[in-house]
Amino acid sequence: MELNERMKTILTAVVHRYITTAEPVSSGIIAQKYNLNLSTATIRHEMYLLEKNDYLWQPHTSSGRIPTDRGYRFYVDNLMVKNYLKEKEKREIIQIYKKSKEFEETMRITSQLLSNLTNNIGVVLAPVIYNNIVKNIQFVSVGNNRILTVIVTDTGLVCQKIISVSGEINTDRLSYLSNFINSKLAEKDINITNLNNILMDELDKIISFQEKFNYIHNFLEECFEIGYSENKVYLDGRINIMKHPEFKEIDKLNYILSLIEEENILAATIRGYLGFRKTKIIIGKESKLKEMQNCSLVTSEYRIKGKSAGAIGILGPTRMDYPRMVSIAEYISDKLSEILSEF
Amino acid sequence: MELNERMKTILTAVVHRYITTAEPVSSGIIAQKYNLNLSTATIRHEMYLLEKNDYLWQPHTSSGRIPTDRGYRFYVDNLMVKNYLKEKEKREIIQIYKKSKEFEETMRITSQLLSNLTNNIGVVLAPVIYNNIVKNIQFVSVGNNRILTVIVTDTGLVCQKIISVSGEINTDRLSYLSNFINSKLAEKDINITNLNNILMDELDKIISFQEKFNYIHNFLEECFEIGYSENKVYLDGRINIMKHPEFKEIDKLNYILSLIEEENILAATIRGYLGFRKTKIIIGKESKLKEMQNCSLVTSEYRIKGKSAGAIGILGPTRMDYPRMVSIAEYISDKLSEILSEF
DNA sequence: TTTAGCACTCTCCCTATGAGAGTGCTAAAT
DNA sequence: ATTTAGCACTCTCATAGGGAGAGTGCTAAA
Repeated sequence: MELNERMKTILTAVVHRYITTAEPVSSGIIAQKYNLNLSTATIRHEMYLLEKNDYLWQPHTSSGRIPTDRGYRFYVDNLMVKNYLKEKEKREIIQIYKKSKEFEETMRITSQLLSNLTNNIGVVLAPVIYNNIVKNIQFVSVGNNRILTVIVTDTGLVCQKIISVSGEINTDRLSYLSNFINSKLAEKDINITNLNNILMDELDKIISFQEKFNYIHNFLEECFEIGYSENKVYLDGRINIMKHPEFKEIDKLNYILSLIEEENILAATIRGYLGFRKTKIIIGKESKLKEMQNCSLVTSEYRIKGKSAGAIGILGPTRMDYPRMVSIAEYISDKLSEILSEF
Repeated sequence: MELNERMKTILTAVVHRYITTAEPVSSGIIAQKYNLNLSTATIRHEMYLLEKNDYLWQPHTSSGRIPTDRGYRFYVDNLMVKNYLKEKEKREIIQIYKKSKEFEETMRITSQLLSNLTNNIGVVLAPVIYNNIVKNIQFVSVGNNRILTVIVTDTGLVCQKIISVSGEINTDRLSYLSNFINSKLAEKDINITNLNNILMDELDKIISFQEKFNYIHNFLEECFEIGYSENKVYLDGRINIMKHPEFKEIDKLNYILSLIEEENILAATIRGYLGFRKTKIIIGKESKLKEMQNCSLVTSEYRIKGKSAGAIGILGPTRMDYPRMVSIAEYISDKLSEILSEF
């Protein structure tokens, strides 16, 4: 069924009203607060039709209406008007970002910003690096048979990992290795994902007659695992969700808290929605995760030097101010892209 | 007032019973489950005295008794019997630790172990390094005018920080710097706290006529800030606390959740209790933090190569199984000390 | 000093009741 | 053909009352 203009207006009104009050919306309130010049009876009738088509629902027979997931979806796709941030807010955000010169801190600040601006949970996925081209590899001996491997990629990201080796690797051999590797890197664009295979092949050719230490193999294999490791998640604003009336009941709170506890699951979910469009909105049951039934997630991708790197997310109740969430997500992800590209 | 033996027995019984059931303990239950060969009336009388002395309290006139903070404190100091872990549990813990070869992962595993074993919140403070002696400093150029500074300490800890420099620092100059610094380090034991001052003095002597680049100063100052930075906190088991009936009411949950949200505050609190005794127990209002009113905290120090390094903590409701919490905290901190000393 | 007995208190659960909010439906008005 | 006024109906929520049950405090007897 196609919604007529009046139904769209009423659906929009219900969504807006419900987002601000968290109470079921009655026909009377709509007639009173949104000047549609219609009687409550007429509005009631339209609401009845909207309910029949699964855009609205009632908690009980004689109560007002609440948008369904489908109602929110229709609103988000067809009715909502972007609500750009005020200049003042933008300036404040820039100001806060200026405090940080470090990568880690920038990530932390981003998740804090998200949670503070939205009163929801802010999530930031650290940049993925497996598609980055390796510019440079260096080895630093840090004692006790441990080597710190430092990989620098084309987008300027630095990955570090400490590797324990069984035997002793002396400095000469390490610098020989790093010179060799870096000379190979200069010849072609190797990304972190296939770094391992390509370099191993090359190494095999020379190591076979140069020296027979197996542990160099193992050592390098460990080094190059860097790219595969799960990426860090920065999460802030857990208490924010307790402010929302929908989580007053301990069971619903439990659901969302268990979602947050398992940061990896949340991260994988967000990562799963990456690509295609910059910003995505996942509403309630649209997610396969049962813990997300009562939640919506707004994600937005960020880029480093034009290359897709990671994503930020806003997690809150389905009853969220979508226009504002989207504006914030997009503004923050743009700013983050800029900042990380400058590093 | 001095407690007589019978009062101690009854207090112990009340604590044990309340810890397992979370319900006010009646005189009847004590008479029935703990064979004291006393009538309920006698027990009732003793409980009345215990209440008068603030070891027990009643939620309302005609209900059973609950231990007060003071009651728990007396129990913990005088009555409780350590409850060592079973060999099987110890083996499982060792098994889990074996999976990890990395520092970060070891920390994460520790907080997970704490939360899983105790059904409470597990906290691990990363080692502090300001009192460590600096063995070695190395600089790695990572492009875009950024230098990765790596400091290795006597206890084998590795601190890293990426510094942005305004001008370009070439490789020769960097290696000159690091050679110079490391030669100075070899002469005396310098810990991270006074690293800055001592080295700056030395540098001033030579830099003044060698070269006049101010940014080297700034650069080094930034490098040596590593030691002062707040230490990381690893936290696990947030949902665990929702299982406890004392947090069924959303307000009390709010308190403790806000405590967890501010990891730094929790970390500072734990750090404040460090020293003197290996293991400490803080019960309810004994803490100055109002968020901790309904919680207890068990902390235990760990060491790296004999040197006090950090602490682990268990955070849960005041109604916790103290003997078990203490045993777990001590066992885990010992194991962690061993593992980190081997790194 | 300990205990049996009993009145008393408080919670918890169930039920009833009435007010209030909001709907669905129908018949009249536009 | 739409829209609206009117009204009966439904459901929630807050309040009060009453009875059962748990547990205490007190007193007098053992």
